[in-house]
Amino acid sequence: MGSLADFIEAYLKELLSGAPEGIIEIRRRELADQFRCVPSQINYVLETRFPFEKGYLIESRRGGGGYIRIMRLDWRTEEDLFSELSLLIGDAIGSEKAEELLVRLVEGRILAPREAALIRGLVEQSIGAVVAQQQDELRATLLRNMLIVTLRG
Amino acid sequence: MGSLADFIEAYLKELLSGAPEGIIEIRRRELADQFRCVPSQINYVLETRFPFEKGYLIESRRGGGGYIRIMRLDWRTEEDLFSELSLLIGDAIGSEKAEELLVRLVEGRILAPREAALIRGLVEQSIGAVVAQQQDELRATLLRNMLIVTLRG
DNA sequence: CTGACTTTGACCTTATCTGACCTTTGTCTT
DNA sequence: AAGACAAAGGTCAGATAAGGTCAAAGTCAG
Repeated sequence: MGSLADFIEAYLKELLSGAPEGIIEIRRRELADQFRCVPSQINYVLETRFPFEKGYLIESRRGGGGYIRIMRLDWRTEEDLFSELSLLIGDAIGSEKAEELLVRLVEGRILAPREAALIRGLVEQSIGAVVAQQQDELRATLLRNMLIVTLRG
Repeated sequence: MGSLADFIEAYLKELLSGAPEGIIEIRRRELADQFRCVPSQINYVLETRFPFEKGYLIESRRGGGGYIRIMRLDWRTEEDLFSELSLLIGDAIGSEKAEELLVRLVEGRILAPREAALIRGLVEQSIGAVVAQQQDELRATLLRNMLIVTLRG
């Protein structure tokens, strides 16, 4: 235990925990030098350890004065809920299943009725933009993302 | 972290925010001296940070007594905002345009930086679910929906 | 020994900065 | 009035400085 990626992850999380806004900025090259690895290793860590689904947002800029910014979205609920949600939603979900899930979340007081309505509206409206074949996949992605941002502070 | 261009941009925006009409005038040579750079660097900043799409107009005059005037275009009423938003977003929007719009909304104090980051993340993340061809359309739909929801509180 | 996770490196795209050279405008001289 | 000169600003190509992508190679637990 303790791959290089783990160390870099730990280091970044350490920095994040000391950042008042939950936002840090790094320079890829510097960090790579610090850990004696190639720069793309940093991207690997970001992709695997700080993805959107785990509650992080990444922004970056190239060119002179470039940087990578990592933002942590704060939790309002426990992590278990999210992993279960991801599991329930999966890669694709039909509208009936999605509706069932939303109802259950409202009943379980996880979502306020208004929030559920909002999410339902957003998801179903946005789905019109895509051909039928892909609708279930898109619904899954949207639903998951919306729930994550709604349930996070 | 911040490139020279970032500093000049910040300085000009500072000036602009203190200008009652949202209009300032500078002299290229002076500003370049102030930041110890070549004059053309100023043009670079103007082109990249204050283009029309981001809500600015530039006027200038050469020769003795020359100047560069920067004007910020504001959204005066909520109606302006919404109609221009739907105009700007349209049926399809590429990621660069979407980004410009979000930045402009933040600068115009219409969106908080975190809200913009969240919307950006949500939209771009969700887009992965569909084929490239449809991405611009989906981006437009999502962006419009999210902005409407966010701005209506 | 196999599949998932890591690590690396070659190649790509984008942003910034500078300097040489060009155009426009104002002013002064004759 | 014409021409010369000075004082601005404009353009563009090239050098430099980041970060991104992707596939191949390495590693390790089961």
